[in-house]
Amino acid sequence: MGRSPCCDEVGVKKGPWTPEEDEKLIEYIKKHGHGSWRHLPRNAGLNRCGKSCRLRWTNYLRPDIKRGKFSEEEEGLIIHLHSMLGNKWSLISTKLPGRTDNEIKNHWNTHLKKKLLLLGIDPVTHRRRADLELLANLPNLLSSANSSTRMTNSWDSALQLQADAANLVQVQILQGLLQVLIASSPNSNASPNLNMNNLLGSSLAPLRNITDILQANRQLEALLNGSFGLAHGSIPSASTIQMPNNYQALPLQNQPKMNGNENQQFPFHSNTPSLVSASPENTTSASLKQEQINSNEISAANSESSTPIDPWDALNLSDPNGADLGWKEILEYVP
DNA sequence: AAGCCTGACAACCGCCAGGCT
DNA sequence: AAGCCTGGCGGTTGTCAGGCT
Repeated sequence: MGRSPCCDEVGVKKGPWTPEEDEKLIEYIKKHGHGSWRHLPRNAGLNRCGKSCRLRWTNYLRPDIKRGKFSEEEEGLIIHLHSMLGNKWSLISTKLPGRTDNEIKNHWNTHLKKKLLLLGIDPVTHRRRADLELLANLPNLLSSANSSTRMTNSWDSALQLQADAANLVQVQILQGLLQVLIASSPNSNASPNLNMNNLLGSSLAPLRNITDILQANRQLEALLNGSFGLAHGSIPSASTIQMPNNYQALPLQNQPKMNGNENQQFPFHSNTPSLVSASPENTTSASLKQEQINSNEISAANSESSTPIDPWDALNLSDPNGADLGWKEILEYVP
């Protein structure tokens, strides 16, 4: 049995609140408290449903709400907490005084998600994006395809051949897709061959560091957006992206060895949290999450005396001079 | 100048959990 | 125990301002 919605009354006003309505709501709550939200509108002389009044109050009119731009520390904390909790905005908001869950949710959706995507990080899993995974694996795939011709006739090699064939098909599909996109791009005369070489050339020369990954990813995104020629001018090239002096590429965990080339590195994996097994949506109960936060997680993000067991310690959110590349530093490279 | 597009954010909607009767 | 009420939550949509063509 579903309950009747509180806002289905005919003639109840919806949409943006006027200053007069705000004034009425503030005055009423100042005098009487909100009490029952359901009955508040009638008592306060508002032609709104109670739910609308509650949202307006909690998300906008409450006196303790901090408005304005999010600081770097707040952004870092949001990313940190989101990696552990997923889209539990109300829980996240309890750790950012003065910020509402709605405000944090909006900021995530409009700013932080895009920043992470630009950095090649999946905002859901906080891990490398799958498309970058494919790009980073291109040299591996091509190399394995070459070496597969020297295989013996064992079952293992037969299976390897089958896997290699599948990989090669993937590569060919990707190349074909890119060629079609370049050919159909309105800016396709903007040195498409050069750009294609830049991108696919990376499949021959290993993607060694953050700048390679970023450039490859941005070129791919620009191609997929059908605006490569234009974007080529606006996207910073690998050489224009300055890394911090203390930047050091970190080994990629769980990454297969690249045919004896031990220099295959990607910085994000080690620097991004591994607390989430798959999707944050799969995290455990709210109480457990709260316990996680309340344990040393928050202080770990903001204190140098935190225990080193948390991978997020590497983020060093409160220490811009820290030895590791943290979110603050990473975010500086994103427009 | 006008129309279109995009980004930011306020507001709404539907669902759920917990308390009450 | 079952049904209802209320508040809370997360996802989605609507609105509007500013930039672009």
